[in-house]
Order: sequence, then C-alpha cells, then structure tokens
Amino acid sequence: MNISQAARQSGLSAKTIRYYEEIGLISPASRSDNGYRQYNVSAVEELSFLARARDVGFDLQECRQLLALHRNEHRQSRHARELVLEKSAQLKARIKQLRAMQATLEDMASRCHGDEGPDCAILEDLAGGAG
Amino acid sequence: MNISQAARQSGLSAKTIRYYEEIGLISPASRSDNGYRQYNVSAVEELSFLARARDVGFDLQECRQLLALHRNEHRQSRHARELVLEKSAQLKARIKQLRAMQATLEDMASRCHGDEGPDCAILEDLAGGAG
DNA sequence: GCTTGACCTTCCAGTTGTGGGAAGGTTTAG
DNA sequence: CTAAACCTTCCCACAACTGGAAGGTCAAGC
Repeated sequence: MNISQAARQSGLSAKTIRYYEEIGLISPASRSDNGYRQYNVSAVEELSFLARARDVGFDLQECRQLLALHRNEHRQSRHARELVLEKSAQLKARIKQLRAMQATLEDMASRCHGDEGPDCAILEDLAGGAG
Repeated sequence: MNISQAARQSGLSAKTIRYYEEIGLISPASRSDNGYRQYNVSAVEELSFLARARDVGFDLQECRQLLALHRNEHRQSRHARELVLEKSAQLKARIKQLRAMQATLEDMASRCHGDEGPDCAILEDLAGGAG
C-alpha cells in the first residue's frame, strides 16, 4: 500500500512517516517502480506501535529503544518496564508542576475582582510576586 | 546595571533577556558608552514580571498581553482575569491528558513481569494496542 | 605595560516533532 | 484533455530558548 493508506491505518501522518524514515527510526520503505513508498502489514504495525508509544508520552529517542526491544526476540521485559517506569515518573513530576501552576492561577483569579477597574490581584502578584 | 546583574535579579538568563528584546517583548534597553545594555530598577521589575508569568505557564504572546495590562493604568482587571482563567483551563486539560497517559503507563508496568524473559505486556500493548 | 578573566556585543546554528507549501512526476476517472 | 488525487524531494516555520564563535571592554594583579 501507499503512504497515505499506511498513514490512515497507523494513525500517523504521511509527513511524519517520511520523517521517521529520514531520521532512521524506521527502516526505509521499499519503493514501487514509480518511486512510491510501499508498506506491508508488518510495516504498518511498526508505525502503529510508534503512534501508540508517542501517545503515551515517549519521545522519539525512547521510541527507538522500545522499537528495538519490540523487534528483538531475545529482549528482556525488564528493559521495557524500566523505560515505562521512568516515563511514568517523569509524567508524575510534570503533572505535579502543572498542578502547582494551575493552583497559583486559580488563587490569583479568586482574588481578582475581574471588573472594569484597574485594580488587579493578578497583576500585583506577577509584579510583586512571592517576594 | 549590566545585563548579567539584571539576569540574576530577575531570574531570567542574559540570553533570554536579549531574546525578549529582539522579539519586542520588552523595549530596547538603553546603552552605556561602550554599548553595554543598561537596566534600571523598573526594567528589572518588568523582567521579573515576565519570569513569574512564564513560571505559571503563560507563553510569550500571553506575556505580551499581560505586560500591556500591567503597563496600562486604564486597564480593566477583567482582561487579566480572563487570561488567567483561560490558561487555568488549558492547564487543567493538559493535566487530565497527562494523567491518562500516566495511568496507562502504570497499568502497563503492573502487567509486565519485568524479568529476564522476552514476554512483555508493555510491548504487547504497544503492538496490539487498544484494538 | 601586559596578561588574565570576566564581562559584553552580534550572529549563526541547533533543539523537538512535526506542519505547510512549492515544484514537479504519476495515475485514474470522466 | 483535463482535473483530482496521489506521490516525490526540498526547504521554511514554529516556540522559546541554548550554545558557541569571533571579537570588543574593563578591572585586577604582576
């Protein structure tokens, strides 16, 4: 199949598939006589794998490692688990940070009149801050 | 004062201050005879304002709007409040997304032996996915 | 006077993971 | 014959910086 069908089936865009090939994340697709990239079922499975790995937060370097494990029959599941736990911890930390930011914003908003006048707790906070 | 002291006092890097000037987020600093940028207290206050706004999640375009409100004596606090509420909602949505991702990762990890063998629920999930 | 180090300047390139679009070839349907 | 819907490569843009090169300035110490 051609790239746009592979894109539809995998959930990636054609642009993204070409990019993944360019950076060596996937091996170069075979080409038909007219130069079009050709994808078979197993190629699409790899693309879907990547789409799902991206969806849960892995960056392309990590996807590379996951894909290597996926391809390797002699892998150790321990390695995949470590990648997942590390990513999970990263997400946890990021979530904590975002929650703190959001709490600050909510607090600011709660103390701001939000009317037609210039007095504003938000701008005062940002100007004078924590200090 | 010179840029590196302004950086220390504001919490931004010198590079970042120059960048903010370049994109017109702050007005160009005055220069001393040798061409060095000079910052006074009020300039540093603006830089600190920006540092805090960035810290709570505003992008530079939004910082521009906040700074305009900060500078404008005839502002309406309503406008600042709207920016904050919208950003808060964005963060909420992003947090929700990250939590879903993290939950998926935790679930995967919990079902993976994480041993020396090749069997791995994580890789199966990514390969076969939700379908 | 000279060197060393810490400043400062501008400019250019790289980062991450795409998306957009140009310029051109191919194929299919009408 | 033509229009559309594909495909190709190539380069630019984004956000918000960071790093580094090449070079000017300045204060301290010998």
